[in-house]
Formats: sequence, C-alpha cells, structure tokens
Amino acid sequence: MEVNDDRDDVQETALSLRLNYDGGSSHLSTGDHPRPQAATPVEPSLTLVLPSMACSVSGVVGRMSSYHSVISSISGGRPSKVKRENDGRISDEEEDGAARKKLRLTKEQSALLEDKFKEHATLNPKQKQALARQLNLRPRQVEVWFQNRRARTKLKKTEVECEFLRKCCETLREENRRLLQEIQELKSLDFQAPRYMHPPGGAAAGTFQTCPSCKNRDEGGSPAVAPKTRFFNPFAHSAAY
DNA sequence: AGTTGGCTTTCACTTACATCA
DNA sequence: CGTGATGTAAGTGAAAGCCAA
Repeated sequence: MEVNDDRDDVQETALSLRLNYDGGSSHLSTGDHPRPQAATPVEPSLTLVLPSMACSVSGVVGRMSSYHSVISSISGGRPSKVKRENDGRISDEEEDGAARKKLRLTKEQSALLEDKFKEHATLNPKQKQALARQLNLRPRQVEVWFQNRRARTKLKKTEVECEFLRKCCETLREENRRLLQEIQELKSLDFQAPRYMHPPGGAAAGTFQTCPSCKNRDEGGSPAVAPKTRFFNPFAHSAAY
C-alpha cells in the first residue's frame, strides 16, 4: 500500500522555495485562480469546525507505532472507471492489482490534518512530505485533503455570508415596510390639515408659509405658478417606494 | 527584452464510495 | 435489508505563475 510518490519527490526538490501561505481564496468567480502570493488570510471565525477538530491530537504521532494502527481504512466497492492517473503516477489499481478502493482517513489522521490546517491552509512541498510521512499517507493524499478542506472552508464561508446577506435583506425589507406605513400616516394627516395659512393682513410672517395665490396677490404680480421647489411636496415622490 | 513551451500549483466541478437514518 | 441523503476522497480540466531556452 505504501507507494512512493515520485511526482511529489520531484516537486519537493524543484519547488522547495515556493511560498507557503495561510490563505484561502475569497474569490467566487469561476476560472479566477489567484496565485499563492495573492491569497488572503483565512478569517478564523469562518473556519469550518468539524467534530474531529474537537479531538486532541497531542500524542497522535506517538501512538502511530505500527503500520496497521495508523493506516486508513479501506473498504470494498465497485471498480472505479478511472484507472489512469494523468500525471504518470501509478494508480491504486495498478499498485495493488485490484480496483481502487475508497480510502477513509482514521480519526487520528483527520485530527492531525485539521491541526495542520489550522496552522496553514496550504502546505509547501516539504511540509507535505513531512506530514505524509507522519501520517503514513502519500503526499498526493495529503494534498487532496488540503484541497478539499479549503473547498469546504470556502463553502462554509459562502454559506455564512449568504445567511448574513439574507438577514440584512430581511431587515431592510422590514424597515422599508415601516417607512411606507409612516408615509401613509403622514399623508392622511396632511389631507386633514390646511396646507397654507391665509393671514388677513397680507404676506405671512414668521413661520407661516404663504400659498402661491396669496403671495402673488400681495406682491402684485401675475398669478404665475410658484416654483416647484418652494412648495416641494415629498409625498409626490412616494410612488417611487 | 519579449516570446514560448513545459512544469507546477490551485481551484471549480464532478464522480464514486462509505456511512447513516 | 433496501434506499435516499450526506460527507468526503479522489479525478479532471482550466487558469495562472515561474523559469529556462
């Protein structure tokens, strides 16, 4: 079962200087693949918390004394359609002469992987190799686990953001309903009350607003229509709501 | 200096299998 | 025991960065 992953060995040699970063990506559009240098740190509050994260991983390595005590469980299943691995590595089917089996990581393996993921959302080749050795897994399996883990984190983050936006939307909707109701109440009050004061002595003084006809009479001008802005009625625009 | 092809990594999407209700 | 739902390991292809020729 233990198979050398030549590709990862090569990567470790050739790419040992590649950057490691804590980030997951926050982009959502398809086909946008930010390079590691452009990645942003993962928000700890949005990290997906799995039951396995609650497990203590201290001493895990020490308990991994025998091969069978740490190897992932392999269960039977129908043969996979996929036999070839596109990077030239031997597939599981080729390596053991049987159909590819579904691998299940042990609790200890998952716990240690979770622990490492909390430190770094991505691994450089050296870290990947070391972790793979520690877990008795192939580097490719560690790589895939981190890939899927980043995807789950991103999905969880998206769900959290979606829920937040949904609540914002509901709050705004409620606020809008309240404001519309307030407008309706003010409108009804407005119809009941006289719009303008008609002071007997001529032009309005102080806080009174003069109606256009009175103002025109007092000033001796023609009965021109008053500028719209002077008697702007905000309710006239309420249809926009 | 600009171009190109190979290599590598990451991501999104998908498939297949294991497990559970 | 059969079945659908769910979780997840793994496959695949595309995009993008790096580097040597």
